[in-house]
Amino acid sequence: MKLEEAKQQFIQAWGSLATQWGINRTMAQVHALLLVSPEAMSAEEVMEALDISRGNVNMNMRELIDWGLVERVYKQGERKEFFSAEKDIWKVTRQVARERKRRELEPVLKVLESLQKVEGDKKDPAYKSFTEAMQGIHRVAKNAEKGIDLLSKSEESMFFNLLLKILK
Amino acid sequence: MKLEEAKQQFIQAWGSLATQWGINRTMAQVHALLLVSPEAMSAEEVMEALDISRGNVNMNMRELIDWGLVERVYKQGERKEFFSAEKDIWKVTRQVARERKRRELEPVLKVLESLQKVEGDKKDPAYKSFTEAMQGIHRVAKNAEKGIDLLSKSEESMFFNLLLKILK
DNA sequence: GCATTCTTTCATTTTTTTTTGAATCTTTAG
DNA sequence: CTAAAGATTCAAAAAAAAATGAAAGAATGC
Repeated sequence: MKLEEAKQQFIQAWGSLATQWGINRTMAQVHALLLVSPEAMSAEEVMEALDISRGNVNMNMRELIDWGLVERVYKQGERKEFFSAEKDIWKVTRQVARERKRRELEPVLKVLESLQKVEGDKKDPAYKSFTEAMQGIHRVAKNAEKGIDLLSKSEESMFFNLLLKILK
Repeated sequence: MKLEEAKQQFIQAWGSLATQWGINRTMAQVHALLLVSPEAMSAEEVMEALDISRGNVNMNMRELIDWGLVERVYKQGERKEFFSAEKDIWKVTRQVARERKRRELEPVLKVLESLQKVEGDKKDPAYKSFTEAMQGIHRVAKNAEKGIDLLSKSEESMFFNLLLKILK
């Protein structure tokens, strides 16, 4: 397989993985493109490489920057902006985990806490079933939060070596 | 807050969380509805509760069964089918992790392995950047696989107590 | 066998998400 | 200050995903 073909395959694979995780396919493709590019790229280069419009590049790049996965790079003597992705995938993983915690897990925890306050009769099976479900979900979500906090702080070797020891 | 209102809020929250994770909102709402229902429900009851069509209930229920989150229940003397969701959220988490591993992680691992075989000059920065990226992603993905395997086999208390010890 | 009840399918419609590209805004060099 | 290069915005269009509902398919009991 040739390099260019492999890059294309990787970009496609990264894009489809992303859609399965609720992430815009194009955003993931831009990310993939930058991941395999040794140099920072301009908006124009990205437009050409992925055959998408200027506006699309701009919006998805903003989103990637917002997620903390891409940064703007200014080159000496160049007027335009360039973009570069964090290449260390463990760092990327931690960053995504942190963001998803902030954006999704924390709001859900708030809702779950407020839903514990429902009024009702403890003997009513509907009430019992509901409060038990909420408590169960809340407990698992709280534990997930701890897991993410651990992951967020760990070095890759640390984290997985520890899991490995547990596994043994 | 009244029970019915709380159930509705939970169903909505579960639905929006799901869309952020690339899962059909209605499928998640059906799941949420069954999670907070003490009794197994018929297709008709689900249709009414969520105000969706028969076909929609059928398709999403099939998908939930496929994910191993819901099962068919046959009641004595009743001709129609009923549906019931696994209530233990830790079991649900493990099941989802197993399925996502099978459906997403394993195919990606295959692609990443095949992409290591790209031909090229080790001094070419584009080649170097690409193979390094692939190796890095592959290593993290392999470790993620191990993590999922651990989670899949663990009791909730086990898993999180161990993480907790690591955290200290 | 056949009528009834219930389930499944899938072409069509509806809704949601994503993309485009022209207009506008910003920055910089001269 | 002004013109050009570049970046951003967002209404409209296109594409993708999800929902509907009528028709077809099973299962059941008489």
